[in-house]
Amino acid sequence: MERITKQGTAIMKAIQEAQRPLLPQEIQEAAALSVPGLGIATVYRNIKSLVDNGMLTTVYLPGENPRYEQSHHHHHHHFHCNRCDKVFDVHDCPGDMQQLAPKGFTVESHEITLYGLCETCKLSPQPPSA
Amino acid sequence: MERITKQGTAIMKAIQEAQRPLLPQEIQEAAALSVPGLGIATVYRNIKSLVDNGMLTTVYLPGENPRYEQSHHHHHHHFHCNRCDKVFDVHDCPGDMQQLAPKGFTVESHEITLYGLCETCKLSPQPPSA
DNA sequence: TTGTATGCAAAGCGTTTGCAGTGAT
DNA sequence: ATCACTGCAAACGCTTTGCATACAA
Repeated sequence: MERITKQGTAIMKAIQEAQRPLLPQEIQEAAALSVPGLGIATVYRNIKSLVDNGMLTTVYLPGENPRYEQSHHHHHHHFHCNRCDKVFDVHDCPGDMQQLAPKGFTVESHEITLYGLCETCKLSPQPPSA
Repeated sequence: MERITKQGTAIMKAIQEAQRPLLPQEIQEAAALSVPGLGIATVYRNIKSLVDNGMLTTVYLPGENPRYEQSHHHHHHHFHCNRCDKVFDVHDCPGDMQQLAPKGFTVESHEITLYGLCETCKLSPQPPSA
């Protein structure tokens, strides 16, 4: 990203406003509101640049395609709502996990994913729409 | 799986002997030792049957393709070695994670993945070969 | 004007599926 | 002799890449 384009601007804006990790497809849909015809390849290329620059962080959840969020630069985990499938940040951590590892193994890092119902889904009795 | 075939037998045997989650490709390589020419489609079809029957459990790790292991029927987590990329079972769990979730969210389950060095890699000063 | 960024379409990669032939029962 | 299972190749979904054009600087 050496040049400022309306596509790149719309993509960054979409991610900033979401405040939660988004899938490339969700980014495209949101950014396309301001830039109709935005191509998915452009979304992927912009994501790659932003990740390389450290602006974005890739969020990998078990069995799911990668999502992207603004880099936080602090250790945190994620919560996946079982009803709406949205992912939220969890700004807390139980700490060291060395105790869980088998004897002789050294733990360098860990990832935790929580699953359940987000507040919105808990409050709405209806099944999801999207 | 209604009929017993040498392919199916070799696939199940490969998984049982591994004692750790394997990728479809690893299963093919191991099973092909006893059944040369074993097709990858056959591996996938057998895996699917075994998962449906409850014989196998799918192991999803963040950002990786699914692995398969014999069903354990007890809650456990996984350890991914940063050097050899093999995955091992962790038969321990820190327990309830409700405390980590944001206010208003309900935690129903969780997944934990540990990363570090397995015992073998810790003891061998050499970089990995496979 | 120059050359990066875009959009489209083709290519990649892992996984699934259609089909004709193989082989377990 | 059946018909489920297998191997091969085409199809799929997501992501990446090639290429000619558009547009930021």
